[in-house]
Amino acid sequence: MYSIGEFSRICGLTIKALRLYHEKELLVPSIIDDATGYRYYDHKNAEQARIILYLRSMEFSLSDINEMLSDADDDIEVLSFLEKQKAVILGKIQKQKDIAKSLQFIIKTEKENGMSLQNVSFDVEEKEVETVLIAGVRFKGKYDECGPAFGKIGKAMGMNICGKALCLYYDADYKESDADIEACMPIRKGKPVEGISVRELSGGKCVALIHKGPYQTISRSYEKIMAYIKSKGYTTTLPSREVYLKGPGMIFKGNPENYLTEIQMIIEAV
Amino acid sequence: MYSIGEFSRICGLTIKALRLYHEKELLVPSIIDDATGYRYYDHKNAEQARIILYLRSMEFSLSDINEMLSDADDDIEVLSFLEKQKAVILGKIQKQKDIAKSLQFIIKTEKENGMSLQNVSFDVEEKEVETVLIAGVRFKGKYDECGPAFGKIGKAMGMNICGKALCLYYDADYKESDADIEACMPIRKGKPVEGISVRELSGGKCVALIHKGPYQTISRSYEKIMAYIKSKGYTTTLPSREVYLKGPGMIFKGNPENYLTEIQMIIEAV
DNA sequence: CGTTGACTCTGCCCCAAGGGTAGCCCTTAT
DNA sequence: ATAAGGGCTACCCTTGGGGCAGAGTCAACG
Repeated sequence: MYSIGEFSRICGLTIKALRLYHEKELLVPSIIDDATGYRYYDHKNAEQARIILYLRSMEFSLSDINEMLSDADDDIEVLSFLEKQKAVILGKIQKQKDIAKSLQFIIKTEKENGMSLQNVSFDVEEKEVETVLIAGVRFKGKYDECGPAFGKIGKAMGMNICGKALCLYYDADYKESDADIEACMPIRKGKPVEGISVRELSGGKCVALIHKGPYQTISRSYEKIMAYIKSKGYTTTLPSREVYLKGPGMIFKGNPENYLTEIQMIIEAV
Repeated sequence: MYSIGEFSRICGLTIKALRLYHEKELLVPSIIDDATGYRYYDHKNAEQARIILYLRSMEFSLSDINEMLSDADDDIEVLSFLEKQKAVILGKIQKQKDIAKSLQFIIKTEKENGMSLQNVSFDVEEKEVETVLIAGVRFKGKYDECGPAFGKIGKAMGMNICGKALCLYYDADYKESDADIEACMPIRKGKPVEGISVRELSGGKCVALIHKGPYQTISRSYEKIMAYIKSKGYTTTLPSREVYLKGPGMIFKGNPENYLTEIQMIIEAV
C-alpha cells in the first residue's frame, strides 16, 4: 500500500496526473480513506498505471484509454482502437511532412534572397547578361501593380521558375503612372497561357548598377547609371531591366533598406 | 473597409480567430469605432491575415508569429525562427514515426493473439510437434509466478522470440504450490544468460487438447486428456507442456473466457 | 504527549487556440 | 418605425495537466 507520493515515484506519473486519473475514474486508488481523503495505491494500480503510461506514450487520449480499459474484454474493439490510432498518427506524420517540406522550401528561398546581400558592389559595372527563357505579363500602369503580375506568373509556372524576378520597362522616359511594364520570371520551361507570354530574353553586354534601398529612392541610382552611360558615350536599347535581387520575400516584407535591385541597360551593339 | 464578418469571409479566418488576434495584437483592425467597438479591416489587414494564415499552416504559435512579424526587419531572425520550427517539426515526425512503429507492432502481436481463436477444435487430438529452439526459466512455485519469468525472457531475447509462450511441467502429479515449472519462449537464436537456459526442445508425437477459458478451469481439460491417454493405452513422458495460444496480451488482460491453452503430452516412442 | 517537518487534501487559476452561447447593441433595408 | 441580421463583450468549455494557497494529516523525535 503506497501513498500518492510513493506511488508517483514508483510508477512515474506525477501526483497531479494521478489525481486527474482518479477524477476521470481511469486509475482509482484501491483504498481511499473516507475521513482524510488520502489515496492509497496497490500493485494492481501499478499494473494499471503501466498500461496507462504505455497507451499515453502512443498518444491515446484519456477518454480513449478509459474506453479501452473498460471494454478490455472485447479484444476486437481494442484492435479497432489501435488501428484507428495508427491511422491518426500516420495522418499526422503526413501533415508534418508537408509542413517540413514547405518550411524547407521557404527557408531555401529566403536564404537565396539573403545571400545576395554579400559581396555586391554598388558601383556601376559593365557586364554580360545571358539569354534566358522568361514568362512575362505586360501591362500598363504603375510600378506597384507588378505584384499581382508576379503572383499570376508564379501560379502559372510554379516550380519551373528558376531565377530572380525582373521587370522590363518599355518607356524611354520615366513615367509615374501608365508606364509600359512587363513583369517577368526566368523559367526552365513553360507554355504561354492567357495573358502570359513565354519567350527568350536575349542577353548581351550591359551597364548595370545595384540599387540598395526601397524602390522609392531608385531614381538616384538611375541618375548615376545615366551619367555613366553618357560619360562613356554608349547607346542603350529598350526595354531597360530591373532585376529584384532582394525584395519583399514571399511572406515577409523584410526591411526595405536592404532591398537590392539591379538596373540593367543593354548596350547597343556597335 | 470591411466589417469583421465580411473580412472573415475574405481572408478565411473565423470571426473568433480575428477577435483573438486583435486581442493579442497580432492583427489589429485598421479602424475601431470608439463608440460601438465595431472592427473595420482594410487591405493591409488582408495581407497580414494572409501571412498569419500561412505561418499558422506551418504550426507556428501565435506568439512566435507575433515575434516574427514584429522583427520583420531582421531577416536573419526570421530565418532562425524557420530553422527552429523545422527542427521542431522534424522532431515531431520522428516521435510520431516511433509511435506508429510501436502501434504496428502491438497490432501485429494482438492480431496473432486473436487469430488463433478461429478454426480450433476443442477435442483431444494426436499430432506431431516440431523441435524448436527455446529460452527457458525454470523455477519452483505456483503457476501465477511464470508471468515475471516470461517478462525476464522477453527482456533478454527481445525481437528473437518467434512463437507462443509455453510452460513445461516437470511434476508427474498436479501441485498447487512449489511446482517444478519452466517458462519457455521459442526463439530464433540467442545465448543463455544468468537464469535463462537456451536449448532445443525436441518434438514428436503427442496428445493435445485445447482448453478454452481461464486457467482456473484447466483441470477439467486435464481430466479429458488423461482419460483419452488411458483409453488408448499410451505412455506419456515428462515434462508436459502448456502452450498459451491466447492469453492475456502484452497490455490487455482480454477476456479470460476466451483464453486458449493447448495441453500437449508427448507420447513415449514405442 | 506535544511538536515539527514532510506529506496530502481540495479548490482555484493558468497554458493554446479558439468554439459556443447569452444578452445586448448596432446597422441597414423596408 | 420596425425587423432581421451582424457585432459587441463576457462567460464557460475543450486537453492534460502545472502551480499555488490554505488547511488538514502522518510519522518521527524529544
